[in-house]
Amino acid sequence: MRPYDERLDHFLSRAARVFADKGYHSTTMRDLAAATGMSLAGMYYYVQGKEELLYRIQERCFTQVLAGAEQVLAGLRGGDVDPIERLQAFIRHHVGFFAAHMAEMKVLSHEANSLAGERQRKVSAIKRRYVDLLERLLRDVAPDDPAVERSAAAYVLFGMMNWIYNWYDPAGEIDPERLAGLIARIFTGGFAEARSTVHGG
Amino acid sequence: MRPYDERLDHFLSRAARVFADKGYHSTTMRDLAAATGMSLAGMYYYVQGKEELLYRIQERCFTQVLAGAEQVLAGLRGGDVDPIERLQAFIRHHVGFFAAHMAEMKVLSHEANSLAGERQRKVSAIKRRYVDLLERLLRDVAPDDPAVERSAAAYVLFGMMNWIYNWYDPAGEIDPERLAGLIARIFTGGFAEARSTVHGG
DNA sequence: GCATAGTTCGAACGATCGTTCGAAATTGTA
DNA sequence: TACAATTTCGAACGATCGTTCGAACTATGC
Repeated sequence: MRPYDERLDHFLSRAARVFADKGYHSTTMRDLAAATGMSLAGMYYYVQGKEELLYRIQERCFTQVLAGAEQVLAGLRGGDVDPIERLQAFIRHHVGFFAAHMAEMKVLSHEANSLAGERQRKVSAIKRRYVDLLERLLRDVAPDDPAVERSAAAYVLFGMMNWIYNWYDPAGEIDPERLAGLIARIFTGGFAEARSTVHGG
Repeated sequence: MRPYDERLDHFLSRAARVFADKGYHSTTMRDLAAATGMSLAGMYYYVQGKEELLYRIQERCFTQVLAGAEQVLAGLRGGDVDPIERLQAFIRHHVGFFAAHMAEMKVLSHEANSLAGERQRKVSAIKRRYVDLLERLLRDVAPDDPAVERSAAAYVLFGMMNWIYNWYDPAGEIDPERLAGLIARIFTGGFAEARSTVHGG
């Protein structure tokens, strides 16, 4: 990896932490300069501007989550694996990644609408693929559910997982794996329960 | 109600919608002037400044949710009502209120850290009472759960409910009551499942 | 009609923001 | 060492922000 790319990566990570702490709009380029040790003008050698910086952070992080999830599920391919098990693997990966990359994921979750135009569209495209992935998993778990309800259930699950940036401390009493297990059990248990309640049984 | 208070209320509601649409920091006082029909300087007759405006919106809305929840539960008091039923009533009220006051609740959920100092503290105090209320309900449902896990479960539930500002359209295919039912079934079903999985049975 | 309190607003201020630019410093190559 | 490419940065610009101020307008009581 070229030294330029390494410095850019380091810059993105530092910036993500500041964005996560103070929020994107409240963070000034001067804050970022102070946090990264670069000069105010120096940052513009690596990034076109503040909004492109946010975009790079979001794009990089989202691509990693998506690729990671696809890779995890690729190891559990085929009809021989329980659909619920695949769903739980997805949840575990998402929560685990979230806990391991708190700053970036908070920026991804909280600043989802801080981009505009082309950049907004590109990030939304990745998001769509990720949501589709989860919806396919839910379809395998509950093939008879109406699509609307399945879609709503997907967003409810994302709510459980993405909200954690508001309260969760990965270094606290609950380690990431335990949290992932808790969320996975709550959702899969309740999702099955909801089905049996609504669709007979 | 004095005309002054009515105009203030109307002002807060209009401002909440703009904050919900564009975000607090991206909204300028000039945007609010245009959206409310008032002049730029005229708004300062009703509000000390931009941050106090956000505080008034959050404080008013949060007080309403808390009071509403307490009132709903007051109608289900005593040991004669199933704890799960009381929990479901809480969920139904929260989701219903959210759907009926989308703008304010989005501002409440998304701009939770946009206040500082005394105002931040006052809103946090109300939030604490509200979280405590839910945790007591969960304690009645699962008395043997460790407090940490119960607290985490509470935040997981809030995640399911508060995330909806990111995707839910109250005028869409899923009406608020159906969404509330879906969330209530997912959580209560899964919460019970999680308990039986973790604590034997 | 007059005085008082309540309400609105045009115009401007100071502060801070993101960004730019050309020069300086550093690194790589012979 | 000499030269070119890459990388850094001090200083400043124009724009926009939240807020202020005093004057002007309106409603109310006498």
